Amino acid sequence: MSRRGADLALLLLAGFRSMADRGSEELSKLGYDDVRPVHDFALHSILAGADSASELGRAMSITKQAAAKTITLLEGRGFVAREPDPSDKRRMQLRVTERGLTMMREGEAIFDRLRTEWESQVGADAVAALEQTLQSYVGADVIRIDTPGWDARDPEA
Amino acid sequence: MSRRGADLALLLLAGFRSMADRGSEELSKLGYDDVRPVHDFALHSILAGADSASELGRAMSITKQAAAKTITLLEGRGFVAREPDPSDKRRMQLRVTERGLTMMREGEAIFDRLRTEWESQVGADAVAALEQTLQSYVGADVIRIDTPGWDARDPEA
DNA sequence: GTGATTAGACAACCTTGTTGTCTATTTGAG
DNA sequence: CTCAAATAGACAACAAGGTTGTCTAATCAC
Repeated sequence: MSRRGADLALLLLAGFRSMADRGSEELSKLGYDDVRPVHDFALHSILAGADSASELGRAMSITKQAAAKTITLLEGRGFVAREPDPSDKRRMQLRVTERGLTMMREGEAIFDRLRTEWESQVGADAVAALEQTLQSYVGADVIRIDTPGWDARDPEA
Repeated sequence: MSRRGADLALLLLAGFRSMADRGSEELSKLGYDDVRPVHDFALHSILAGADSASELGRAMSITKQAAAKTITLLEGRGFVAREPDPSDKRRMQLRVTERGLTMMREGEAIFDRLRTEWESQVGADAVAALEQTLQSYVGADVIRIDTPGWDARDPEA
């Protein structure tokens, strides 16, 4: 049986998992426990202007209820603060805290380092080509991180 | 802020999701509802010799309890049959049904077609290069899923 | 033969999602 | 201006795919 197409999909997943697991492990060494890609993605969206639960849901293409749960978690870890919006009494305005910004910066450094390590393994050209090939496939697709459980495992590997 | 490393991880995820979503959609058009990659992986592992819940768990590097849940679901959809093993009264022997085999074949055809479409977009060379670059990064991580009789490591240790 | 290992069932729980329902507030059409 | 519709967010129940932990029954090793 030909499995080339299915194996390719698997390979993409394995590539993401490898990076995400290694990155999460490095972050936990810095004291950021249970920080996962979805959290970084949410913080990024908030920084980009999605400063309420409903807006964050729209930005991440998830329901506002799911966004609210993520916000609760991020607030509990001190990465996000919520304050009543004086101009709209229904809203709770979101703000990324200093601690949140620091974590994001450290996480970015870690993932940049992982990418550099990959480059040194296979050459910068190969990584750049991979990015271009992938980019032309996914196009402008919104990245949805909505597969429950796919990243819930401990990065023990 | 440099986001090259983090963006690369997200790109890999988006690539997987694009393929998986398109593939699942095609499968659902053929009447296979809610078939996800994890189900295909499980069927593949069973075919490769993991013919009991505990063995399937080891093959997929998940707990036997998680494997049993997947088996229950696959049995409910008629892709897998369970029969008592006459040679070991503790075991329930797994078998991929005709319907399961048919679904796998149709799924493989779909994913092969997705891969071919991608090739026609960016060139066969680019896709082959991407596969090689990824393979050298993830190493044996992906082979683990497809290797029959994987017994080098016990996840329940 | 006996103690350790193994298979599988069952239950409780986690995470990241989903619907559905509800109240309070804001918006907008007439 | 008013009142219906839309929106924000809270709360609850549930799904999917995992995790521990506990338990019984069967098999294996010595």
